[in-house]
Amino acid sequence: MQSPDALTDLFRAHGWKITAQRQCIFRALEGDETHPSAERVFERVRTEMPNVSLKTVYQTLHDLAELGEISALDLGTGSARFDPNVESNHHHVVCRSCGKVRDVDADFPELTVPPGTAPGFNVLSAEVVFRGLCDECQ
Amino acid sequence: MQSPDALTDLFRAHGWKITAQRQCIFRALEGDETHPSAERVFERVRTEMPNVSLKTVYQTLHDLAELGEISALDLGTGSARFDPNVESNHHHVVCRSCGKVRDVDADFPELTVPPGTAPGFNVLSAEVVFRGLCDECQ
DNA sequence: GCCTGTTTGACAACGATTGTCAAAACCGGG
DNA sequence: CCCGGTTTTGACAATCGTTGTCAAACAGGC
Repeated sequence: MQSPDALTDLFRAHGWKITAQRQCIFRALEGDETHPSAERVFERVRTEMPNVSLKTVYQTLHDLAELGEISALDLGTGSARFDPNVESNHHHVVCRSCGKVRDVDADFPELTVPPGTAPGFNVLSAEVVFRGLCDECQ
Repeated sequence: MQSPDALTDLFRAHGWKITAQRQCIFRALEGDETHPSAERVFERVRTEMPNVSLKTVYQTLHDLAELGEISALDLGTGSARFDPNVESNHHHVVCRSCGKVRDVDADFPELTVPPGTAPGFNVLSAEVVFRGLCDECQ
């Protein structure tokens, strides 16, 4: 994800209006490596702007995902998780107990479907999810 | 997953009662490689027993998962998918368009978290999800 | 500053799943 | 074979995460 200022320009370039709420969401996401849920982003934004609606947060997260500035992950934790790290090719480790998510900066080039095992499928990507227990939950 | 008869014995051994509905669900799952959702199992069971409730299907699927006879998968398709194949270590390929799921019978022994990339995590498993388009959706 | 169209945010709706609870079914004992 | 005590069933409502609705408020260009 780019800086809040760059995102502001990007939104403007798409003809989308710049609102204080959106910029606040940009700032809340900047440098966040905790893979927050929409609800979590909502809470953080609310500390600065107490009357932002959850809908606005969802909308903006969706907009950012559409622009490719963040990615929305379904990691089986019950809610979607948002990841501002879209530059580096990476995978994820998820805590089975508390749902904590961290990046796993590794590439697995050998990760391909053996010929014949997925007949008819045109495979486009491979995601690895490591599961275990985080330091606090062990 | 074992045969419906073996599952019947297993349920009895756990002191759980044997009902026509449960046995019908056993039969519906036996040999099913389509990774059906609960709703899909429900539909199939309904063709034989028109007044089974969705709750019963969810309950029985949960019971079977607790016994380790099937596994519940969250593959980002919106609903949980159930897999009677728990004997072989395998992964999955998911159609981005229609949500079709197929097994990928491959083991990736080199799939480990590089040291230092997940500090504090005790990693217990690794799942690979391949995504792409199935024959019907291309 | 004003006008137009977009965004906001309170509210209800949605799909997947789970809780509630009376009525019905299972199984062991007679 | 039947009965009683649990367990299960299934209609219904509730829950959670997320999205739709729509009037009121706002951003940005004139």
